[in-house]
Amino acid sequence: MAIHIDPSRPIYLQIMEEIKKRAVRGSYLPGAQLPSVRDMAREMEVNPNTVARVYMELEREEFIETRRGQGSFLTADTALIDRERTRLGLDAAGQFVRIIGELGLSTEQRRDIAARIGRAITRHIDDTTPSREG
Amino acid sequence: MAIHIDPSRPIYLQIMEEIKKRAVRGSYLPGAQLPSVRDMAREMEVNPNTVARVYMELEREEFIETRRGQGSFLTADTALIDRERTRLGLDAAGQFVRIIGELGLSTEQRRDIAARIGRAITRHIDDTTPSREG
Amino acid sequence: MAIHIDPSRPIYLQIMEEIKKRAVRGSYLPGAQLPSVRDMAREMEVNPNTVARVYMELEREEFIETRRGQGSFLTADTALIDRERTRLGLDAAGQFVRIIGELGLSTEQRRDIAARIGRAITRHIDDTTPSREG
Amino acid sequence: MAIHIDPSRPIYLQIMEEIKKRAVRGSYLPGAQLPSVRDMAREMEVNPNTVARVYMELEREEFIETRRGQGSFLTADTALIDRERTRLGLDAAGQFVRIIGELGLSTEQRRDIAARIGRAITRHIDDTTPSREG
DNA sequence: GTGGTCTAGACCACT
DNA sequence: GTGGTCTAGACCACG
Repeated sequence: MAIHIDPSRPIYLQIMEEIKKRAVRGSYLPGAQLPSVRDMAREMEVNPNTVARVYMELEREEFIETRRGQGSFLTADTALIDRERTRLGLDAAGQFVRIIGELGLSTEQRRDIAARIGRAITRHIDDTTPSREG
Repeated sequence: MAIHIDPSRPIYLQIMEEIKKRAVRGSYLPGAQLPSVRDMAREMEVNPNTVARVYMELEREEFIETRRGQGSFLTADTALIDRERTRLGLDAAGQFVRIIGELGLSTEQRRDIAARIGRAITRHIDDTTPSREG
Repeated sequence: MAIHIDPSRPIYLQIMEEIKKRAVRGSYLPGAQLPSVRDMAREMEVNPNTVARVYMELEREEFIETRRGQGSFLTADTALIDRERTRLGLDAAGQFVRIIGELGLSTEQRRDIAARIGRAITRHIDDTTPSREG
Repeated sequence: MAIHIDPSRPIYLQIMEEIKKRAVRGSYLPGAQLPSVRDMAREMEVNPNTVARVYMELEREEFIETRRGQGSFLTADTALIDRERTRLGLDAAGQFVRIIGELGLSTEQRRDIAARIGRAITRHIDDTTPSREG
Protein backbone atom coordinates (compact mmCIF):
# COMPACT_ATOMS: atom_id res chain seq x y z
CA MET A 1 0.00 0.00 0.00
CA ALA A 2 1.41 3.37 -1.02
CA ILE A 3 1.28 6.19 1.51
CA HIS A 4 -0.63 9.27 0.57
CA ILE A 5 1.78 11.62 -1.13
CA ASP A 6 1.33 15.36 -1.11
CA PRO A 7 2.91 16.55 -4.36
CA SER A 8 3.69 19.95 -2.93
CA ARG A 9 6.36 18.63 -0.53
CA PRO A 10 9.46 16.78 -1.74
CA ILE A 11 8.49 13.16 -2.07
CA TYR A 12 11.76 11.90 -0.61
CA LEU A 13 11.11 13.86 2.62
CA GLN A 14 7.65 12.36 2.91
CA ILE A 15 9.02 8.87 2.49
CA MET A 16 11.76 9.54 5.08
CA GLU A 17 9.07 10.61 7.54
CA GLU A 18 7.02 7.54 6.77
CA ILE A 19 9.92 5.20 7.43
CA LYS A 20 10.74 6.97 10.68
CA LYS A 21 7.11 6.65 11.77
CA ARG A 22 7.19 2.95 11.06
CA ALA A 23 10.35 2.53 13.07
CA VAL A 24 8.91 4.52 15.94
CA ARG A 25 5.67 2.56 15.90
CA GLY A 26 7.56 -0.68 15.80
CA SER A 27 6.43 -1.67 12.33
CA TYR A 28 10.14 -1.93 11.61
CA LEU A 29 12.09 -3.41 14.52
CA PRO A 30 15.49 -2.11 15.71
CA GLY A 31 18.26 -3.73 13.67
CA ALA A 32 15.86 -5.42 11.28
CA GLN A 33 16.28 -5.43 7.53
CA LEU A 34 14.27 -2.90 5.54
CA PRO A 35 12.62 -3.67 2.19
CA SER A 36 15.04 -3.37 -0.70
CA VAL A 37 15.15 -0.12 -2.64
CA ARG A 38 13.22 -1.74 -5.44
CA ASP A 39 10.55 -3.24 -3.16
CA MET A 40 10.11 -0.01 -1.25
CA ALA A 41 9.83 1.88 -4.54
CA ARG A 42 7.12 -0.50 -5.69
CA GLU A 43 5.29 -0.17 -2.39
CA MET A 44 5.45 3.62 -2.40
CA GLU A 45 4.83 3.79 -6.14
CA VAL A 46 7.77 6.06 -6.75
CA ASN A 47 10.98 5.82 -8.72
CA PRO A 48 13.69 3.61 -7.16
CA ASN A 49 16.11 6.52 -7.42
CA THR A 50 13.89 8.42 -5.01
CA VAL A 51 14.05 5.60 -2.48
CA ALA A 52 17.81 5.38 -2.98
CA ARG A 53 18.08 9.01 -1.99
CA VAL A 54 15.85 8.40 1.03
CA TYR A 55 18.06 5.56 2.22
CA MET A 56 21.15 7.69 1.67
CA GLU A 57 19.77 10.51 3.80
CA LEU A 58 18.64 8.13 6.53
CA GLU A 59 22.10 6.58 6.44
CA ARG A 60 23.64 10.02 6.89
CA GLU A 61 21.44 10.54 9.97
CA GLU A 62 22.57 7.08 11.13
CA PHE A 63 18.92 6.14 11.32
CA ILE A 64 19.58 3.19 9.06
CA GLU A 65 22.72 1.32 8.05
CA THR A 66 23.39 0.02 4.57
CA ARG A 67 25.66 -3.00 4.07
CA ARG A 68 26.93 -3.56 0.56
CA GLY A 69 25.44 -6.68 -0.94
CA GLN A 70 23.19 -7.35 2.06
CA GLY A 71 20.66 -4.55 2.17
CA SER A 72 19.60 -1.79 4.52
CA PHE A 73 18.90 -2.22 8.22
CA LEU A 74 17.17 -0.06 10.77
CA THR A 75 19.54 1.21 13.45
CA ALA A 76 19.72 -0.97 16.55
CA ASP A 77 20.25 2.18 18.62
CA THR A 78 16.96 2.35 20.50
CA ALA A 79 17.90 5.67 22.07
CA LEU A 80 18.04 7.20 18.61
CA ILE A 81 14.63 5.76 17.73
CA ASP A 82 13.34 7.00 21.03
CA ARG A 83 14.55 10.54 20.30
CA GLU A 84 12.71 10.36 17.00
CA ARG A 85 9.61 9.16 18.82
CA THR A 86 9.80 12.13 21.17
CA ARG A 87 10.32 14.53 18.29
CA LEU A 88 7.23 13.20 16.47
CA GLY A 89 5.21 13.44 19.66
CA LEU A 90 6.28 17.02 20.30
CA ASP A 91 5.64 17.93 16.66
CA ALA A 92 2.11 16.60 16.89
CA ALA A 93 1.60 18.38 20.20
CA GLY A 94 2.89 21.66 18.83
CA GLN A 95 0.67 21.48 15.80
CA PHE A 96 -2.32 20.59 17.95
CA VAL A 97 -1.68 23.47 20.35
CA ARG A 98 -1.36 25.87 17.43
CA ILE A 99 -4.71 24.80 15.98
CA ILE A 100 -6.46 25.01 19.34
CA GLY A 101 -4.96 28.44 19.91
CA GLU A 102 -6.43 29.70 16.63
CA LEU A 103 -9.96 28.52 17.34
CA GLY A 104 -10.84 31.19 19.89
CA LEU A 105 -12.22 28.61 22.33
CA SER A 106 -13.43 29.70 25.75
CA THR A 107 -11.33 28.92 28.83
CA GLU A 108 -13.86 26.29 29.76
CA GLN A 109 -13.76 24.63 26.35
CA ARG A 110 -9.96 24.54 26.38
CA ARG A 111 -9.92 23.10 29.88
CA ASP A 112 -12.39 20.44 28.80
CA ILE A 113 -10.34 19.46 25.80
CA ALA A 114 -7.15 19.32 27.87
CA ALA A 115 -8.89 16.97 30.28
CA ARG A 116 -10.11 14.72 27.46
CA ILE A 117 -6.64 14.64 25.96
CA GLY A 118 -5.13 13.77 29.32
CA ARG A 119 -7.51 10.90 29.88
CA ALA A 120 -7.14 9.66 26.33
CA ILE A 121 -3.39 9.52 25.98
CA THR A 122 -2.58 8.31 29.48
CA ARG A 123 -4.98 5.40 29.03
CA HIS A 124 -4.23 4.63 25.41
CA ILE A 125 -7.91 5.17 24.82
CA ASP A 126 -9.30 7.85 22.62
CA ASP A 127 -12.27 9.28 24.51
CA THR A 128 -12.70 12.20 22.17
CA THR A 129 -14.68 9.90 19.94
CA PRO A 130 -17.47 7.60 21.10
CA SER A 131 -16.18 4.26 22.36
CA ARG A 132 -17.58 1.39 24.34
CA GLU A 133 -15.17 1.87 27.23
CA GLY A 134 -16.44 1.08 30.76
CA MET B 1 -3.65 34.22 -0.79
CA ALA B 2 -4.72 30.79 -1.87
CA ILE B 3 -4.96 28.07 0.76
CA HIS B 4 -2.90 24.97 0.32
CA ILE B 5 -5.01 22.48 -1.57
CA ASP B 6 -4.64 18.73 -1.24
CA PRO B 7 -5.55 17.35 -4.66
CA SER B 8 -6.72 14.07 -3.18
CA ARG B 9 -9.73 15.56 -1.38
CA PRO B 10 -12.44 17.41 -3.28
CA ILE B 11 -11.46 21.05 -3.53
CA TYR B 12 -14.95 22.23 -2.65
CA LEU B 13 -14.79 20.40 0.68
CA GLN B 14 -11.42 21.92 1.49
CA ILE B 15 -12.69 25.40 0.71
CA MET B 16 -15.76 24.77 2.85
CA GLU B 17 -13.47 23.82 5.74
CA GLU B 18 -11.28 26.85 5.16
CA ILE B 19 -14.25 29.21 5.29
CA LYS B 20 -15.50 27.57 8.46
CA LYS B 21 -12.07 27.92 10.02
CA ARG B 22 -12.00 31.59 9.16
CA ALA B 23 -15.43 32.09 10.68
CA VAL B 24 -14.39 30.22 13.79
CA ARG B 25 -11.16 32.19 14.12
CA GLY B 26 -13.03 35.43 13.66
CA SER B 27 -11.44 36.27 10.30
CA TYR B 28 -15.01 36.49 9.05
CA LEU B 29 -17.36 38.10 11.55
CA PRO B 30 -20.90 36.85 12.25
CA GLY B 31 -23.33 38.38 9.79
CA ALA B 32 -20.58 39.95 7.69
CA GLN B 33 -20.49 39.76 3.91
CA LEU B 34 -18.21 37.14 2.42
CA PRO B 35 -16.14 37.73 -0.71
CA SER B 36 -18.25 37.31 -3.83
CA VAL B 37 -18.13 33.99 -5.62
CA ARG B 38 -15.84 35.47 -8.22
CA ASP B 39 -13.51 37.13 -5.72
CA MET B 40 -13.25 34.01 -3.59
CA ALA B 41 -12.53 32.01 -6.74
CA ARG B 42 -9.69 34.38 -7.59
CA GLU B 43 -8.33 34.19 -4.06
CA MET B 44 -8.47 30.40 -3.92
CA GLU B 45 -7.32 30.10 -7.52
CA VAL B 46 -10.19 27.84 -8.50
CA ASN B 47 -13.07 28.08 -10.92
CA PRO B 48 -16.01 30.25 -9.83
CA ASN B 49 -18.32 27.26 -10.27
CA THR B 50 -16.41 25.46 -7.56
CA VAL B 51 -16.91 28.34 -5.15
CA ALA B 52 -20.57 28.52 -6.19
CA ARG B 53 -20.91 24.92 -5.08
CA VAL B 54 -19.13 25.72 -1.81
CA TYR B 55 -21.51 28.57 -1.09
CA MET B 56 -24.48 26.41 -2.02
CA GLU B 57 -23.44 23.69 0.42
CA LEU B 58 -22.71 26.18 3.18
CA GLU B 59 -26.10 27.75 2.55
CA ARG B 60 -27.73 24.35 2.94
CA GLU B 61 -25.98 23.94 6.29
CA GLU B 62 -27.22 27.44 7.15
CA PHE B 63 -23.64 28.42 7.82
CA ILE B 64 -23.97 31.27 5.36
CA GLU B 65 -26.95 33.09 3.95
CA THR B 66 -27.17 34.10 0.31
CA ARG B 67 -29.21 37.06 -0.87
CA ARG B 68 -29.77 37.07 -4.60
CA GLY B 69 -28.13 40.06 -6.20
CA GLN B 70 -26.54 41.17 -2.96
CA GLY B 71 -24.00 38.57 -1.97
CA SER B 72 -23.34 35.94 0.66
CA PHE B 73 -23.17 36.57 4.37
CA LEU B 74 -21.83 34.58 7.27
CA THR B 75 -24.57 33.42 9.62
CA ALA B 76 -25.17 35.76 12.55
CA ASP B 77 -26.00 32.69 14.66
CA THR B 78 -23.00 32.60 16.97
CA ALA B 79 -24.19 29.35 18.56
CA LEU B 80 -23.83 27.67 15.18
CA ILE B 81 -20.34 29.05 14.76
CA ASP B 82 -19.53 27.93 18.26
CA ARG B 83 -20.64 24.40 17.49
CA GLU B 84 -18.31 24.44 14.52
CA ARG B 85 -15.51 25.70 16.75
CA THR B 86 -16.06 22.81 19.14
CA ARG B 87 -16.14 20.34 16.28
CA LEU B 88 -12.83 21.59 14.91
CA GLY B 89 -11.31 21.42 18.39
CA LEU B 90 -12.46 17.85 18.95
CA ASP B 91 -11.31 16.86 15.47
CA ALA B 92 -7.83 18.20 16.17
CA ALA B 93 -7.80 16.49 19.56
CA GLY B 94 -8.88 13.18 18.07
CA GLN B 95 -6.24 13.33 15.37
CA PHE B 96 -3.58 14.23 17.92
CA VAL B 97 -4.55 11.37 20.21
CA ARG B 98 -4.44 8.97 17.28
CA ILE B 99 -0.91 10.01 16.34
CA ILE B 100 0.29 9.84 19.92
CA GLY B 101 -1.27 6.42 20.31
CA GLU B 102 0.70 5.12 17.34
CA LEU B 103 4.09 6.29 18.58
CA GLY B 104 4.56 3.64 21.24
CA LEU B 105 5.50 6.19 23.89
CA SER B 106 6.14 5.10 27.48
CA THR B 107 3.55 5.84 30.17
CA GLU B 108 5.87 8.51 31.52
CA GLN B 109 6.30 10.19 28.15
CA ARG B 110 2.58 10.23 27.56
CA ARG B 111 1.95 11.67 31.00
CA ASP B 112 4.54 14.36 30.31
CA ILE B 113 2.97 15.29 26.97
CA ALA B 114 -0.49 15.43 28.49
CA ALA B 115 0.80 17.82 31.14
CA ARG B 116 2.49 20.05 28.56
CA ILE B 117 -0.65 20.10 26.46
CA GLY B 118 -2.72 21.01 29.47
CA ARG B 119 -0.48 23.89 30.39
CA ALA B 120 -0.19 25.09 26.83
CA ILE B 121 -3.81 25.23 25.85
CA THR B 122 -5.19 26.50 29.13
CA ARG B 123 -2.65 29.33 29.19
CA HIS B 124 -2.65 30.18 25.50
CA ILE B 125 1.10 29.64 25.58
CA ASP B 126 2.83 27.08 23.42
CA ASP B 127 5.56 25.43 25.52
CA THR B 128 5.68 22.31 23.45
CA THR B 129 7.96 23.40 20.65
CA PRO B 130 10.80 20.91 20.35
CA SER B 131 13.76 21.54 22.62
CA ARG B 132 17.00 19.71 23.27
CA GLU B 133 16.15 18.86 26.90
CA GLY B 134 16.54 15.34 28.37
CA MET C 1 -46.91 42.23 -17.09
CA ALA C 2 -46.32 39.64 -19.76
CA ILE C 3 -47.84 36.21 -19.27
CA HIS C 4 -45.50 33.29 -19.14
CA ILE C 5 -45.08 31.99 -22.65
CA ASP C 6 -44.25 28.40 -23.42
CA PRO C 7 -42.32 28.55 -26.69
CA SER C 8 -43.35 25.03 -27.65
CA ARG C 9 -47.05 25.89 -28.17
CA PRO C 10 -48.06 28.46 -30.76
CA ILE C 11 -47.86 31.82 -29.07
CA TYR C 12 -51.08 33.06 -30.61
CA LEU C 13 -52.99 30.17 -29.04
CA GLN C 14 -51.54 30.92 -25.64
CA ILE C 15 -52.54 34.56 -25.92
CA MET C 16 -56.04 33.59 -27.03
CA GLU C 17 -56.37 31.43 -23.94
CA GLU C 18 -55.08 34.21 -21.75
CA ILE C 19 -57.63 36.68 -23.08
CA LYS C 20 -60.44 34.17 -22.62
CA LYS C 21 -59.34 33.56 -19.04
CA ARG C 22 -59.41 37.26 -18.35
CA ALA C 23 -62.89 37.57 -19.80
CA VAL C 24 -64.10 34.61 -17.78
CA ARG C 25 -62.52 35.92 -14.56
CA GLY C 26 -64.07 39.32 -15.18
CA SER C 27 -60.73 41.08 -15.72
CA TYR C 28 -62.27 42.17 -19.02
CA LEU C 29 -65.98 42.99 -18.70
CA PRO C 30 -68.64 41.97 -21.27
CA GLY C 31 -68.81 44.55 -24.06
CA ALA C 32 -65.77 46.47 -22.80
CA GLN C 33 -62.97 47.66 -25.03
CA LEU C 34 -59.82 45.54 -25.13
CA PRO C 35 -56.31 46.98 -25.26
CA SER C 36 -55.26 47.96 -28.78
CA VAL C 37 -53.24 45.49 -30.80
CA ARG C 38 -50.13 47.55 -30.16
CA ASP C 39 -50.75 47.83 -26.41
CA MET C 40 -51.52 44.16 -26.03
CA ALA C 41 -48.38 43.31 -28.02
CA ARG C 42 -46.32 45.47 -25.70
CA GLU C 43 -47.93 43.88 -22.65
CA MET C 44 -47.41 40.35 -23.91
CA GLU C 45 -44.00 41.19 -25.33
CA VAL C 46 -44.79 39.72 -28.70
CA ASN C 47 -45.00 41.03 -32.21
CA PRO C 48 -48.14 43.10 -32.97
CA ASN C 49 -48.83 40.83 -35.96
CA THR C 50 -49.23 37.96 -33.50
CA VAL C 51 -51.82 39.89 -31.53
CA ALA C 52 -53.56 40.87 -34.74
CA ARG C 53 -53.93 37.19 -35.56
CA VAL C 54 -55.23 36.52 -32.05
CA TYR C 55 -57.90 39.19 -32.41
CA MET C 56 -58.83 37.84 -35.84
CA GLU C 57 -59.35 34.32 -34.49
CA LEU C 58 -61.31 35.58 -31.49
CA GLU C 59 -63.43 37.62 -33.89
CA ARG C 60 -64.09 34.48 -35.93
CA GLU C 61 -65.29 32.74 -32.74
CA GLU C 62 -67.43 35.83 -32.06
CA PHE C 63 -65.67 36.07 -28.70
CA ILE C 64 -64.68 39.63 -29.52
CA GLU C 65 -65.92 42.19 -32.01
CA THR C 66 -63.67 44.55 -33.93
CA ARG C 67 -65.02 47.89 -35.13
CA ARG C 68 -62.99 49.66 -37.81
CA GLY C 69 -61.40 52.79 -36.42
CA GLN C 70 -62.66 52.19 -32.91
CA GLY C 71 -60.91 49.13 -31.56
CA SER C 72 -61.82 45.65 -30.31
CA PHE C 73 -64.48 44.84 -27.78
CA LEU C 74 -65.25 41.79 -25.73
CA THR C 75 -68.56 40.17 -26.68
CA ALA C 76 -71.50 41.34 -24.64
CA ASP C 77 -73.00 37.85 -24.98
CA THR C 78 -72.65 36.59 -21.41
CA ALA C 79 -73.91 33.15 -22.38
CA LEU C 80 -70.93 32.77 -24.68
CA ILE C 81 -68.54 33.83 -21.92
CA ASP C 82 -70.30 31.45 -19.61
CA ARG C 83 -69.80 28.56 -22.00
CA GLU C 84 -66.12 29.41 -22.12
CA ARG C 85 -66.06 29.48 -18.32
CA THR C 86 -67.59 26.02 -18.21
CA ARG C 87 -65.14 24.75 -20.78
CA LEU C 88 -62.16 26.03 -18.78
CA GLY C 89 -63.58 24.51 -15.62
CA LEU C 90 -64.08 21.13 -17.25
CA ASP C 91 -60.64 21.29 -18.81
CA ALA C 92 -59.07 21.88 -15.41
CA ALA C 93 -61.19 19.12 -13.90
CA GLY C 94 -60.23 16.69 -16.66
CA GLN C 95 -56.57 17.43 -16.27
CA PHE C 96 -56.80 17.09 -12.51
CA VAL C 97 -58.60 13.76 -12.74
CA ARG C 98 -56.02 12.50 -15.19
CA ILE C 99 -53.15 13.39 -12.84
CA ILE C 100 -54.87 11.84 -9.84
CA GLY C 101 -55.57 8.71 -11.84
CA GLU C 102 -51.89 8.33 -12.67
CA LEU C 103 -50.69 8.59 -9.09
CA GLY C 104 -51.79 5.17 -7.96
CA LEU C 105 -53.47 6.55 -4.84
CA SER C 106 -55.39 4.26 -2.51
CA THR C 107 -59.20 4.36 -2.47
CA GLU C 108 -59.01 6.12 0.87
CA GLN C 109 -56.56 8.75 -0.36
CA ARG C 110 -58.72 9.47 -3.39
CA ARG C 111 -61.85 9.73 -1.27
CA ASP C 112 -60.04 12.15 1.05
CA ILE C 113 -58.92 14.35 -1.81
CA ALA C 114 -62.39 14.36 -3.34
CA ALA C 115 -63.80 15.52 -0.03
CA ARG C 116 -61.23 18.30 0.27
CA ILE C 117 -61.96 19.42 -3.26
CA GLY C 118 -65.67 19.45 -2.59
CA ARG C 119 -65.30 21.56 0.52
CA ALA C 120 -62.81 23.89 -1.14
CA ILE C 121 -64.62 24.76 -4.32
CA THR C 122 -68.13 24.94 -2.92
CA ARG C 123 -66.96 27.42 -0.30
CA HIS C 124 -64.54 29.40 -2.42
CA ILE C 125 -61.92 28.45 0.14
CA ASP C 126 -58.89 26.37 -0.64
CA ASP C 127 -58.52 24.01 2.30
CA THR C 128 -55.85 21.95 0.64
CA THR C 129 -53.32 24.48 1.80
CA PRO C 130 -53.10 25.91 5.31
CA SER C 131 -55.36 28.92 5.81
CA ARG C 132 -56.63 30.96 8.72
CA GLU C 133 -60.25 30.00 8.07
CA GLY C 134 -62.60 29.67 11.09
CA MET D 1 -38.75 10.70 -25.21
CA ALA D 2 -37.88 14.00 -23.61
CA ILE D 3 -40.34 15.51 -21.17
CA HIS D 4 -41.76 18.91 -21.95
CA ILE D 5 -39.48 21.47 -20.36
CA ASP D 6 -40.61 24.88 -19.20
CA PRO D 7 -37.58 27.11 -19.73
CA SER D 8 -38.61 29.45 -16.93
CA ARG D 9 -38.15 26.93 -14.12
CA PRO D 10 -34.75 25.38 -13.49
CA ILE D 11 -34.43 22.30 -15.63
CA TYR D 12 -32.95 20.26 -12.83
CA LEU D 13 -36.05 20.86 -10.67
CA GLN D 14 -38.34 19.80 -13.49
CA ILE D 15 -36.36 16.62 -14.04
CA MET D 16 -36.46 15.91 -10.31
CA GLU D 17 -40.23 16.24 -10.42
CA GLU D 18 -40.47 14.04 -13.49
CA ILE D 19 -38.46 11.27 -11.82
CA LYS D 20 -40.59 11.50 -8.71
CA LYS D 21 -43.73 11.28 -10.82
CA ARG D 22 -42.41 8.18 -12.53
CA ALA D 23 -41.59 6.59 -9.21
CA VAL D 24 -45.03 7.44 -7.88
CA ARG D 25 -46.77 6.09 -10.98
CA GLY D 26 -44.73 2.93 -10.80
CA SER D 27 -42.80 3.57 -14.02
CA TYR D 28 -39.73 3.15 -11.84
CA LEU D 29 -40.12 0.40 -9.26
CA PRO D 30 -38.90 0.67 -5.65
CA GLY D 31 -35.26 -0.34 -5.43
CA ALA D 32 -34.84 -0.60 -9.20
CA GLN D 33 -31.90 0.89 -11.07
CA LEU D 34 -32.47 4.22 -12.75
CA PRO D 35 -31.05 5.10 -16.16
CA SER D 36 -27.41 6.17 -15.86
CA VAL D 37 -26.64 9.86 -15.71
CA ARG D 38 -25.58 9.79 -19.34
CA ASP D 39 -28.62 7.84 -20.53
CA MET D 40 -31.04 10.04 -18.63
CA ALA D 41 -29.29 13.09 -20.07
CA ARG D 42 -29.78 11.72 -23.58
CA GLU D 43 -33.44 10.92 -22.86
CA MET D 44 -34.14 14.35 -21.39
CA GLU D 45 -31.98 16.07 -23.99
CA VAL D 46 -29.96 17.96 -21.40
CA ASN D 47 -26.33 18.04 -20.37
CA PRO D 48 -25.15 15.12 -18.20
CA ASN D 49 -24.03 17.61 -15.54
CA THR D 50 -27.62 18.70 -15.15
CA VAL D 51 -28.74 15.13 -14.53
CA ALA D 52 -25.80 14.67 -12.17
CA ARG D 53 -27.15 17.54 -10.13
CA VAL D 54 -30.64 16.03 -10.22
CA TYR D 55 -29.35 12.71 -8.92
CA MET D 56 -27.28 14.48 -6.26
CA GLU D 57 -30.33 16.35 -4.98
CA LEU D 58 -32.53 13.24 -5.06
CA GLU D 59 -29.80 11.39 -3.18
CA ARG D 60 -29.79 14.10 -0.55
CA GLU D 61 -33.54 13.67 -0.15
CA GLU D 62 -32.91 9.92 0.09
CA PHE D 63 -35.31 9.46 -2.78
CA ILE D 64 -32.63 7.60 -4.69
CA GLU D 65 -29.45 5.85 -3.62
CA THR D 66 -26.25 6.09 -5.57
CA ARG D 67 -23.61 3.38 -5.52
CA ARG D 68 -20.29 4.48 -6.90
CA GLY D 69 -19.38 2.60 -10.04
CA GLN D 70 -22.72 0.79 -10.10
CA GLY D 71 -25.41 3.32 -10.77
CA SER D 72 -28.37 4.99 -9.09
CA PHE D 73 -31.33 3.18 -7.62
CA LEU D 74 -34.78 4.29 -6.59
CA THR D 75 -35.31 4.05 -2.85
CA ALA D 76 -36.91 0.82 -1.70
CA ASP D 77 -38.68 2.80 1.03
CA THR D 78 -42.26 2.63 -0.18
CA ALA D 79 -43.44 4.91 2.63
CA LEU D 80 -41.23 7.66 1.25
CA ILE D 81 -42.63 7.14 -2.23
CA ASP D 82 -46.12 7.16 -0.77
CA ARG D 83 -45.49 10.50 0.90
CA GLU D 84 -44.42 11.87 -2.45
CA ARG D 85 -47.57 10.46 -4.03
CA THR D 86 -49.69 12.27 -1.45
CA ARG D 87 -47.78 15.50 -1.99
CA LEU D 88 -48.32 15.36 -5.74
CA GLY D 89 -52.00 14.66 -5.21
CA LEU D 90 -52.43 17.62 -2.88
CA ASP D 91 -50.43 19.84 -5.22
CA ALA D 92 -52.69 18.97 -8.13
CA ALA D 93 -55.75 19.52 -5.96
CA GLY D 94 -54.51 22.91 -4.79
CA GLN D 95 -53.77 24.03 -8.33
CA PHE D 96 -57.14 22.84 -9.53
CA VAL D 97 -58.96 24.64 -6.75
CA ARG D 98 -57.06 27.83 -7.55
CA ILE D 99 -58.06 27.72 -11.21
CA ILE D 100 -61.68 26.98 -10.37
CA GLY D 101 -61.69 29.82 -7.87
CA GLU D 102 -60.59 32.27 -10.55
CA LEU D 103 -63.28 31.34 -13.06
CA GLY D 104 -66.16 33.12 -11.34
CA LEU D 105 -68.41 30.05 -11.58
CA SER D 106 -71.85 30.07 -10.00
CA THR D 107 -72.49 28.11 -6.83
CA GLU D 108 -74.43 25.58 -8.87
CA GLN D 109 -71.65 25.12 -11.41
CA ARG D 110 -69.08 24.62 -8.67
CA ARG D 111 -71.29 22.08 -6.92
CA ASP D 112 -71.70 20.23 -10.19
CA ILE D 113 -67.96 20.12 -10.82
CA ALA D 114 -67.26 18.93 -7.29
CA ALA D 115 -69.73 16.10 -7.80
CA ARG D 116 -68.18 15.11 -11.13
CA ILE D 117 -64.72 15.17 -9.60
CA GLY D 118 -65.87 13.04 -6.71
CA ARG D 119 -67.40 10.43 -8.99
CA ALA D 120 -64.42 10.47 -11.31
CA ILE D 121 -61.59 10.03 -8.87
CA THR D 122 -63.31 7.59 -6.56
CA ARG D 123 -64.24 5.36 -9.50
CA HIS D 124 -61.09 5.69 -11.53
CA ILE D 125 -63.27 6.83 -14.38
CA ASP D 126 -62.94 10.20 -16.04
CA ASP D 127 -66.45 11.52 -16.75
CA THR D 128 -65.35 15.13 -16.89
CA THR D 129 -64.06 15.32 -20.42
CA PRO D 130 -65.74 18.28 -22.14
CA SER D 131 -69.08 17.58 -23.68
CA ARG D 132 -71.66 19.73 -25.41
CA GLU D 133 -74.23 19.37 -22.64
CA GLY D 134 -76.09 22.35 -21.15
C1' DG E 1 -22.51 44.30 -9.52
C1' DT E 2 -24.52 39.71 -7.32
C1' DG E 3 -25.62 34.57 -7.33
C1' DG E 4 -28.11 30.72 -10.25
C1' DT E 5 -28.22 27.75 -14.02
C1' DC E 6 -26.65 25.36 -18.03
C1' DT E 7 -23.52 23.49 -21.49
C1' DA E 8 -19.28 21.39 -23.13
C1' DG E 9 -15.76 18.60 -22.31
C1' DA E 10 -12.16 16.83 -19.37
C1' DC E 11 -10.11 13.66 -15.88
C1' DC E 12 -10.63 10.80 -11.87
C1' DA E 13 -11.88 6.65 -8.86
C1' DC E 14 -14.43 2.68 -8.47
C1' DT E 15 -16.15 -2.10 -10.17
C1' DG F 1 -19.18 0.87 -17.69
C1' DT F 2 -20.58 3.94 -13.41
C1' DG F 3 -20.87 8.50 -10.72
C1' DG F 4 -17.84 12.61 -8.83
C1' DT F 5 -15.30 16.60 -9.58
C1' DC F 6 -13.40 20.44 -12.01
C1' DT F 7 -12.72 23.93 -15.58
C1' DA F 8 -14.21 27.21 -19.08
C1' DG F 9 -17.39 30.13 -20.59
C1' DA F 10 -22.14 31.45 -21.42
C1' DC F 11 -26.67 33.55 -20.26
C1' DC F 12 -30.11 34.77 -16.91
C1' DA F 13 -32.66 37.25 -12.98
C1' DC F 14 -32.23 40.27 -9.30
C1' DG F 15 -31.13 44.82 -7.27
